[in-house]
Amino acid sequence: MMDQKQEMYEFVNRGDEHYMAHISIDSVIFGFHANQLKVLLVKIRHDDRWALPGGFVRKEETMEEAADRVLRERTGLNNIFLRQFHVFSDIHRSNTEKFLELMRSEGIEVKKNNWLTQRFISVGFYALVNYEDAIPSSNWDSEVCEWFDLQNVGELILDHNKIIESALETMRRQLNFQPIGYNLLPEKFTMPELQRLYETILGKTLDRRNFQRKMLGYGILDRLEERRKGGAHKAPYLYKFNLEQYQKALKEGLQGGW
Amino acid sequence: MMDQKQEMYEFVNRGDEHYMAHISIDSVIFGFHANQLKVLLVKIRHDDRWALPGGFVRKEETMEEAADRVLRERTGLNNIFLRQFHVFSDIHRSNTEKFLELMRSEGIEVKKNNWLTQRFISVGFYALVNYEDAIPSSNWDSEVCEWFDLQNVGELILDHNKIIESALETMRRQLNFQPIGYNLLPEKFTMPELQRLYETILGKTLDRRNFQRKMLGYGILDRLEERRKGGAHKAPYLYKFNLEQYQKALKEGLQGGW
DNA sequence: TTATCAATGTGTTTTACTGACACAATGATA
DNA sequence: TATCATTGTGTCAGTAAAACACATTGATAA
Repeated sequence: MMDQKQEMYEFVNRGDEHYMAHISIDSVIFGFHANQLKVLLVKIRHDDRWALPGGFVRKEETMEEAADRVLRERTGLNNIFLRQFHVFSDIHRSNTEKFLELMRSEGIEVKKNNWLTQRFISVGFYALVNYEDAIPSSNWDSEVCEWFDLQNVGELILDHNKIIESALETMRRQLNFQPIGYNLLPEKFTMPELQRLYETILGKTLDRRNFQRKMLGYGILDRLEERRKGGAHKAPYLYKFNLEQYQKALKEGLQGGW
Repeated sequence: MMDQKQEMYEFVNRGDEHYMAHISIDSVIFGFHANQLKVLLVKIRHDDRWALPGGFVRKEETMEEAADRVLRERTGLNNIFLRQFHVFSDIHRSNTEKFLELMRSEGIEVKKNNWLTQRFISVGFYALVNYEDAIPSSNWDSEVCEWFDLQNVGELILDHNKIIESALETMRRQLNFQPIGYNLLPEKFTMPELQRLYETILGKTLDRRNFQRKMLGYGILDRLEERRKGGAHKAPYLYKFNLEQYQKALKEGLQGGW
């Protein structure tokens, strides 16, 4: 078994044997917990800042498979909702100087024209995971991996703030066409929880009563007999998505704007 | 001035000095004419089939700049509506054998590990052009370049049929958020023409009277005093987009579904 | 010259949906 | 046991959508 430094050396100096040059993926992994939309970030070594989990594309992988692999490595989850949404290809989006500095800090020699010092274009993906199920995990190229409140991500490296913004906008537009509620919420949830999710994604408040009427009108929710106990107030009903009806409704798009 | 064969030789054997390996763009260039949605295609040399206009990405270009350059080369048009919509990265989407066969036909020597024999992922773009203004032009790597009715493109090379389908679906989803009518129609147009455009994109017929009421309700059209003469029937009014109002309305999205 | 006819311009009616709002029920806490 | 924030349910007016009818126009054909 290789140690961490050797693993890094191999990747830096021989990665181009297995990975495609110039092409990377970055994933905005969303979760929802305590009425907050969360994003999974990783801490860069020798840098105060955080970054989106990302990775490179093996020569025998599609972009989707690469994104799926990165997601699995970071959350332990399989078969997760994952969609590409934009290609980021600004000329100066990579930062070769930072990379070389990091390698110096790690004591790793980098030869001229190393594949990682060249320009990378990155395909942005967004993933929707059940917060409870995900187990944030770091690896050899990141110190820490943890959830952040969306409003609280601070300044990230490179164009990663822009990528998150773009992912959020995509999700907003696709709210009526993708099973976003289903993938972000646990199996059972309350109507207020679903509403908070919608409000967070849309960035505006919605009328509680109209929201419920419209949601139930779609016929995609099954109300359970249980209620959520433990809150300081009236116990709300629990709901489940009726997956069959949900899928059917999404094909045409849920009708009406927010 | 290089002749055509020499130009091709240079591109094939030294293109990797100027272009990025593994990355290409393909553009679905839409036009609208005679109540038909059109797509611009190019004819492949030594092959019966047609293809989407595409190209490679210069080392100093963004994806958008590359797509813009290709569009300019094929239509003569500048400053055109152009949006990326999906990355196509299937492992076997390239066809190295076909490429080598083509090179043999042209009598061009291809060395082992030539950059063009490697895997390419392609970023799909769609463009909306004014049919009247575009001047379809071929170049050294394509025999012919011309418009096809969307329903009539036949079997294209590689995954290009799939790319068109994906572009059309994207356009359908973005109909209320992008100035699609403005970019596809000439400056002056009639309400029935606008309706045919919507119907073609959506793939369904719309009620004439409801369409007009809704369209005018947006306040994005100015009716002119002129009418379109020459038809066999009652002469319809001509309209223009009120660009200022249109842009403003698109920011929030045109309300209501189709 | 005039009747024809397909296509356009302009309504109306009915129904469904949205937005704004009011009040009763619940259940932990004080 | 009273309090109170939160949830469950209902109403009403205004708006938008779907379905539909009739008059107008202008080239074409009789």
